[in-house]
Amino acid sequence: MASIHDVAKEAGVSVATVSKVINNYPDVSDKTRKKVSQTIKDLKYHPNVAARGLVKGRSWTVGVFVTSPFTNPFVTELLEGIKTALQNSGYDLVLLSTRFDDDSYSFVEHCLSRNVDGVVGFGVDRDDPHLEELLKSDIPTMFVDADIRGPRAGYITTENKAGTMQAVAHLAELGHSRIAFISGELDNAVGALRHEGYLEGMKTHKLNVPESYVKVSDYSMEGGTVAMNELMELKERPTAVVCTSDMMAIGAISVIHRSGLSVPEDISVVGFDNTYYSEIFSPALTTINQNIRSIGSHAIETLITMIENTDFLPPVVTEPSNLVVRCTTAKPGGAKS
Amino acid sequence: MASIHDVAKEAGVSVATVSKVINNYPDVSDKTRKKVSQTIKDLKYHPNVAARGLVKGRSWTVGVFVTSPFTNPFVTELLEGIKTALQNSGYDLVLLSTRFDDDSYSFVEHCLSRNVDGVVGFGVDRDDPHLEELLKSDIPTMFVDADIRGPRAGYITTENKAGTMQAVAHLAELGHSRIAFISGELDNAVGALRHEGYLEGMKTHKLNVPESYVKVSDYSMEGGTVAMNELMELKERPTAVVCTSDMMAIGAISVIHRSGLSVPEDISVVGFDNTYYSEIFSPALTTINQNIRSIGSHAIETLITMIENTDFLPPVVTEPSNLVVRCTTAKPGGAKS
DNA sequence: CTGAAAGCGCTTACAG
DNA sequence: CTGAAAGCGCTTACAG
Repeated sequence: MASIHDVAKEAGVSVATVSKVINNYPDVSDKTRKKVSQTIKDLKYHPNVAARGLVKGRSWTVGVFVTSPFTNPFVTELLEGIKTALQNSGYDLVLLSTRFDDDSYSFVEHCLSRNVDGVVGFGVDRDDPHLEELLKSDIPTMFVDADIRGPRAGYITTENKAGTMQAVAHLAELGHSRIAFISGELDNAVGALRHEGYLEGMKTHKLNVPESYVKVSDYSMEGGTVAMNELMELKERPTAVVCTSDMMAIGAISVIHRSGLSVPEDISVVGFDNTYYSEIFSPALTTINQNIRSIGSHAIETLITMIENTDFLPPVVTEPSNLVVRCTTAKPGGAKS
Repeated sequence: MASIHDVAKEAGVSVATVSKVINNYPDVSDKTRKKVSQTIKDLKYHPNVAARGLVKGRSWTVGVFVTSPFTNPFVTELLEGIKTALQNSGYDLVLLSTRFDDDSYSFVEHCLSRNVDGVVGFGVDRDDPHLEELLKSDIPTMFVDADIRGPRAGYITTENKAGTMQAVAHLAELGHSRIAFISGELDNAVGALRHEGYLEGMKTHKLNVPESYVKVSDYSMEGGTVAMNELMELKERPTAVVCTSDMMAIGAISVIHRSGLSVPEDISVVGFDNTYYSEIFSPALTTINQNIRSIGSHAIETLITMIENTDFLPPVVTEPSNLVVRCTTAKPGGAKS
């Protein structure tokens, strides 16, 4: 490929001048600028990003820190949002090939040797061994759905509490009183806030919450399966369940079906996320919508602002949520009505 | 971050020597090697990849060329396989932020300016405007599920014909004779081979193929919906349908359900891909399994071989396929039996 | 407005 | 076995 020297020679100027027109510096005469621009086109010259990065100390690259698999639909849609925001930003996404099984592996050092300008993290555990090091480094970072902050790290999340309250309200208004809650871990912001939303919703509607109605599990389909199995054992079985992910809801529904009952006739189920699959799953899921793509886009936009303004304080961004009613919720005993 | 100069000074050697131990050159005394290695650890030194890449003319980076959205489960699982293969390879994946809407955008030039060592492409159309340029460049490329070849480009795919024949055989053995085929475009290898498999399977079982039984559509859920709607109009409605993607199958099933019929009681449906969702969809899909993750891994492994051996001819790799029978196929009229 | 020169952090002949 | 020097393709004070 043509280098800046080739362009300089061809255009009859110095490499410094070529560099100036590439970078849109004002102190270049119109005539020179035109000639150089033309030569750049003729030679199909494109600056070598590595060389530029070497002197500027950056890479126009955003690294991703992810532990959950891509088959997770939340992750998938997030990536779509991220991709969109990156589109005309000048930044590319690099998927650091992490060897999390290797003890001596350091995610931060990987970022440093790749000169990554910023990191977007999701599916990150509070106690991830790489987290502390990342927060201590001064690599700008935006986390999604995790309330992790640092001098250079902010996060973006959804109105978790309000969304969950809406789901409870919806069920209560349908006439349910035995409403259970299948949740991910409670010891982080997302889990805690959804739990709060559930409790407050129940309280608002003066509904009783037996201890056995709150099941903590993980966000996968298997998590929903395990939790729902326990709920089915109860003598006072719930007539409705609020889950904190769509996958959990799908798992719960499969348990209900397997035991010969129907959704929503016998038990109503609400999911969380409104992923693509909540719509194509049969029956289509009633679920709490988060704007996943827009969360992904905002994460990137915010990150880029942080990268380009050292003094921009890492923000906490909250996106709205709302309930989407589809086919998995109905009045209690709907089958017979 | 510490540079090679810091290490050299601290260890009391030249940068050339440090470079030699980093790169495991043999001509370094044991004593020196030890001291330098220790200093590297002490200083937490990690080579700057951009600088190294600048002199070596490469980046230890693989670019991805993808036009289909990540929400496509085939793409998603492929990425998982790719991620796994990349794990200890020393290469990172870079998602080039493509601006395919911008006419002056050139994917190849983007690759060149990022110094990408190779490209893995999927969801690529034969007539993609960027394709010709990519094939002409000498960037090593592996395509997935597209029979695109070039001097430096090979591809990997599945036993498309054999897999489809198995599906037809399964249905024929169940007693079906009116078997329709919902396919993606026929003018590429994947589509053509599956079509051949269908025709040959039908012939083997001496089954008739009315022209109206072959519906060409696109691989999405919508594609399946449109095609199935047309099949439902037929006076001689098929009792079984082979689809060339799971998403198409899911779309077809939703149409069948909406018209008040049941799967598999009234109409049997077979998918293709055996994606994660074929299992959690209800009813669970009978589908032709392709080893998507292993396809992703092999694509990367092959690509790396191509990158590191200039004379390694771009291969064509074919992975096995097999039918996975689940709940969407049964004897014709199964409902009444 | 233009260009010579130093430098970013590496690798690689080459000389010793 | 070791190191001085040139060079990869850029940018940036700085001098003119």
